[in-house]
Amino acid sequence: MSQETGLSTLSLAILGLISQRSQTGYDIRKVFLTTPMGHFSSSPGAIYPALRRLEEAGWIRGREGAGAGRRQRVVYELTPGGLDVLKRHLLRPVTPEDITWHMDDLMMRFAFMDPLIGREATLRFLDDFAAEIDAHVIGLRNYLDSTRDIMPPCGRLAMENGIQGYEMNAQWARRAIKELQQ
Amino acid sequence: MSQETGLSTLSLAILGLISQRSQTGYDIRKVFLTTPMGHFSSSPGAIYPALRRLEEAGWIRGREGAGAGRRQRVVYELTPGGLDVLKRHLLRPVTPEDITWHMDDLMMRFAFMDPLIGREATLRFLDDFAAEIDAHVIGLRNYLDSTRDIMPPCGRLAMENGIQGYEMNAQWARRAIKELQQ
DNA sequence: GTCCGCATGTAAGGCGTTACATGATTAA
DNA sequence: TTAATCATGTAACGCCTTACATGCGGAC
Repeated sequence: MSQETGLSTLSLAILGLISQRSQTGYDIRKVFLTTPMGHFSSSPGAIYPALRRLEEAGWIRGREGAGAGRRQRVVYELTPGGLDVLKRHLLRPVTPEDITWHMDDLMMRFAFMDPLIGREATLRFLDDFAAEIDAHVIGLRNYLDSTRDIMPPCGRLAMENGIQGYEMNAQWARRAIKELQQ
Repeated sequence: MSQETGLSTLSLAILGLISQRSQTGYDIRKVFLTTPMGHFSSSPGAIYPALRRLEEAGWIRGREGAGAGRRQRVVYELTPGGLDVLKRHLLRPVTPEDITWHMDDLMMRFAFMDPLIGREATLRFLDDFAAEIDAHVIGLRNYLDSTRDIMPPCGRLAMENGIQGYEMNAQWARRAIKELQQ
C-alpha cells in the first residue's frame, strides 16, 4: 500500500489493466492466470473484493455487459477520477523506500505508464529508477565490504545475489531508455 | 506460507536467525533494521506475535536473559522440534511453484542452509534452483515470443526485466556452486 | 444429460502494517 | 533531569489466501 494514493500493488495492476481496456473481473483473473504478469492473486477472493473497493472509491465503474447472450458479466471501466489517481501514482518520484520495499510496484508502474503519462515522463522514470538503484547498491556494497570477513560464505553469497539483482535492474533500465528513445 | 511446514517467510527468517545464535526479539529487529536482510518487517507488531506463535508451536523457547542488570529481555533458543521443522523446510525440493511465487523464500532458505543441512545438500539445492529457473525461463520466453508483436513496448520491456532477473539468478547459482566447491 | 468453462461471489482465517503504549537503563 | 536507547508489547485495520458456493451456457 503506497502512502498518498493508497493503492495496493494489486489495485494498481487492476487499475492499469482496466486503463488499457474495459474488462470484467474474470478477464483480469485470466490475465493473472495465463500471463507471466500473474505474479500474484488470480483468486476470486482477491480480485472481486478489490474491484468493489475500487468502485466504492469511485475509480472504476461497472456496467452490465452485453457479452453474446451471457449472464451477469460486469464490465468495469476507468472513471475520470480513477484515471487521475492512476496518473498521480505513476508520476510519483522514485524514492529510496520504493527501491528497498516496492520494486514490484515500480515495475508495475513502468509497465503501464507509457500510454498514460507519455514517453518523456517514462524516460525520466527510468532515469530516476537507475539512479536510485545505483545509490542503493553503494550502501549495500559498503555493508558487504565491512562485514565480508565475519559473514558466513552463504550469507555473503545471498547478499551478492541481492546486489546483482539490483545492478541487473539498473542495466536493464539504461538499455530500456536507449530502446525507447529510438 | 509454505504448505507442509506452515512457515511464513518471516517465521523462516526468525527461526534461521535463532538457529545461528540464541537471541531476543529486539536483536532480531535490529538485524532487520540495520542489515540488508531487513527486506521485511522489523516492526514489533510483526516480530513479537511471530515469536509467540513459534513458541506456541514448540519450535522456540524463551528464557529470561541475564543481560547485564537489564529488565525483561527474553532470549529465544531453538528447540529440537524447531531444528527439525527448520531442517525439513530447508530440505524441501525446489518446485516450479517456488520459482513463480516464493523466490524470496528460496533465497532465505539458501542463506541459512549451509550450517544446518551441510554443504552437499546446499550444492544440490543450488543445482535444482538453477535447473528450475531454466525451465521457467523457457516458458517465459515462449510467451514473450508469441506475443511480441501485439505487446506494447513497455509491456515487453517489463517482461524482459523479469526474464533477465531469473537468468541472473541462475547464473548466480552456478557461480555460487563453483565458489562453494573450493 | 453430464461435464467443462464462463462468471461472480462469500466466509473464515492469518498475517503484516501502522500506530500507540509502557517502562527500565544509561549518557548528557 | 532529560533524552535516547533498550526492550516488549497491544489494538485496529487491511488485504490476501484458501475454500466453498452458485448458476448459466455450450459441447459431446
